[in-house]
Amino acid sequence: MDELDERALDQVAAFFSAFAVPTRLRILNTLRLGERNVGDLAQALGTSQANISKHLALLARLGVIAKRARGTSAYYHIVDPRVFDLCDLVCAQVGRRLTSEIAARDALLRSARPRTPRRARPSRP
Amino acid sequence: MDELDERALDQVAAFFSAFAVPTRLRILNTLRLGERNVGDLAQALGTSQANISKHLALLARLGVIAKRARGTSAYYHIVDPRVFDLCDLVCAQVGRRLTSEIAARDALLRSARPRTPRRARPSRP
DNA sequence: TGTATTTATCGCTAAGTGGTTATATAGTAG
DNA sequence: CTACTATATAACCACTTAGCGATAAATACA
Repeated sequence: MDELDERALDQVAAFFSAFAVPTRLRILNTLRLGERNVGDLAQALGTSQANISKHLALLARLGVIAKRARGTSAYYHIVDPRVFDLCDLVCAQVGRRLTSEIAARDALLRSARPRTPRRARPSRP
Repeated sequence: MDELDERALDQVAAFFSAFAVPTRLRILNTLRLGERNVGDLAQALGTSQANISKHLALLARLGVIAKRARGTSAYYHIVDPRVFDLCDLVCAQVGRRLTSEIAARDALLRSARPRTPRRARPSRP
């Protein structure tokens, strides 16, 4: 059971790491619009074909996307759109974090300039 | 806007990478039970105190956990339990993947032994 | 005061990986 | 068959990082 737990933990970590790379997030975000082949993705994301191919292979190995060979081209598509629930959750978390960060920075600035809550600005001549 | 998008993407990727390491998943899983200090976590997870401290600092920097200093000890706790929704989603994905993998392996075995859908087993004497 | 305890940080190493270029493979068109 | 196109893979580099031990810093306790 400890052994199994270890395996499962590695699997979960691997799944998370699939989403831990900006390029892969961009790939998934593009595939959200529909099936794309390797070359188009490479051009769209501004990186090499080899790089895209490697990332696609990894995502396919994890079962996040699937390949459909058509002639010499390989079209990839999202297998289970539930993966976007993941991204939405994280985006929400990041969003909250950013707003709280801004609030904190704001409070800091306010406390640095402690006095005179600035009534009206003098009008420009 | 492209610049902002890039920043946001990095943030999201960083958030995912926080969960992409088995040790950090174990930390979060332990903190799920309640507040813990560094030494206890190190002992519970069987790793060095320095390692745990580093992981905790990272998770705290991302806003996933928070520190409460008490004497010379530092107690950490989950900030927003919604992070476990994330883990549950991924665990479900991994679970589905494992079952489909088993099914595929099963089908492979069945096709390797192609004939005789094996009616009844001879009864044991 | 000094001693013990707890945590944070530094320096380091080994391993993993995202990116590149170059090459191999496999379809397609002529 | 040859040339071309699209993808996958290999070799490599640069960088990050998970882990360790050692040490510093801070607090509690005698």
